Amino acid sequence: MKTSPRGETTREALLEAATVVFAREGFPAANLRGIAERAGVNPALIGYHFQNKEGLYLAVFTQWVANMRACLEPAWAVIAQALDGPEPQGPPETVYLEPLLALVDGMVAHIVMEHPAWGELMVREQQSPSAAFDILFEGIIGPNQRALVALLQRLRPGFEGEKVRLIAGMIVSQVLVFRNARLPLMRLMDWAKVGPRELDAVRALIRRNTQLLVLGD
Amino acid sequence: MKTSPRGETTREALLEAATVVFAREGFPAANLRGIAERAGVNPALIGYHFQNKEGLYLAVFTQWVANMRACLEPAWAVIAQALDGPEPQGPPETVYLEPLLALVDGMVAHIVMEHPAWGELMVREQQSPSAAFDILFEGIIGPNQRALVALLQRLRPGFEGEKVRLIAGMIVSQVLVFRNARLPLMRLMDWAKVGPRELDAVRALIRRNTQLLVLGD
DNA sequence: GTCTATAAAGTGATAGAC
DNA sequence: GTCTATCACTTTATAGAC
Repeated sequence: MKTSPRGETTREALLEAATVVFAREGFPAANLRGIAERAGVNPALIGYHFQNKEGLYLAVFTQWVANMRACLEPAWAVIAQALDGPEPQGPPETVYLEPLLALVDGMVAHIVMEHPAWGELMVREQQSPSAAFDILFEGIIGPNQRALVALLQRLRPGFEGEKVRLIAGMIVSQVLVFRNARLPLMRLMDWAKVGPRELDAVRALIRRNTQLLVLGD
Repeated sequence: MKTSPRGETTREALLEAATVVFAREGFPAANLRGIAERAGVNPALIGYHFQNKEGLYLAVFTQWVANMRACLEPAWAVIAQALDGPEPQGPPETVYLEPLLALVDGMVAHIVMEHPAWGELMVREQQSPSAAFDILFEGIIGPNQRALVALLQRLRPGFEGEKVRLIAGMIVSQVLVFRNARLPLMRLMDWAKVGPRELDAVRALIRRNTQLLVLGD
């Protein structure tokens, strides 16, 4: 945790290398020698900077959550304002639908285009949760779920809570499939990568779907 | 591959134990001694029956694909008949929508209720594909994608191919989320498990969503 | 802060008796 | 078909010189 210039460089190089290797290999298979080699530092320095393998792993997630929160917090703020703000102007379909679509757009942009390593780490943690999963849930997943459900409840006050939460899950699933089942999906689409053109197509369709799911009876 | 009664029992015990352990730990972390212990047999027998660790792993997938195909093939047959059969009676919305909903219902029943181990194995293979992924894709994912896309193309002949395939992916994503992101979803729903009541709620909502996604403009 | 060297504890695989 | 015993190898972690 020292901040002397040399040590900080080492620390960051190790974090970057660990992100890639843990994502590609998973925690048990990841090799500390390989991480150190990729970072261009000596393996023993992992023990010095992060205590042990698990310490390095958790540090990767802590850094990622901070990064992702910085991107999502603006959208959450807009939603909180729409929910708690003064008297809403106009019908719910316009007051709450736009913040909802903005949130979904943000998720699409980040999840579809983000460095694949992040998605792989998230999937692995959902598969075999460790302490890192709590870091993810408390920092990102939970707040995002709460914002989404609150918006949907305002949009469809007639729906019972369970139906609203399930719809929220299904909306998110359309975005998550790009990280959770990227390989079969890319084969289905016959895409080699998701570039700007593909991103536009995805965003447009998910916007359409979200409106259908929210406004359908 | 012998079929003498004693050896066959050992083989099946090893496959069952390997399914659970590979799913929980992943291929690299799974321990052959642990698998043998759980199966109640001697570790050396893994080499005798499956050659090596990889042979055991692939055998798990081969067995699973055979099992799953047995469940899905009836639905695929109904769809093939609707697609290739004689003159369709009535509008596409009735001729093709019912087979589509039947297929989705089947996926829901299997994926939501199946032994969690299968889903975990599938996710892991999508994350770091090995030869087992091809077994999965050729045996299950590919045929299922083709059936779904063919139906959607008939239902919405006006949509371009890319849009149809993307809609197909989004329909599937709603089912897959129950294996790909089960943990956050269960927390969102505040469900401890997916019993008959929860399954009904899921099936009903996914039917609703599928119709909205297919019939929406 | 960084390095070398090595300890300590696994791992998958197999030879050979039964 | 099954078991015991063991080999060859890799892994994480750390002690101690610089």
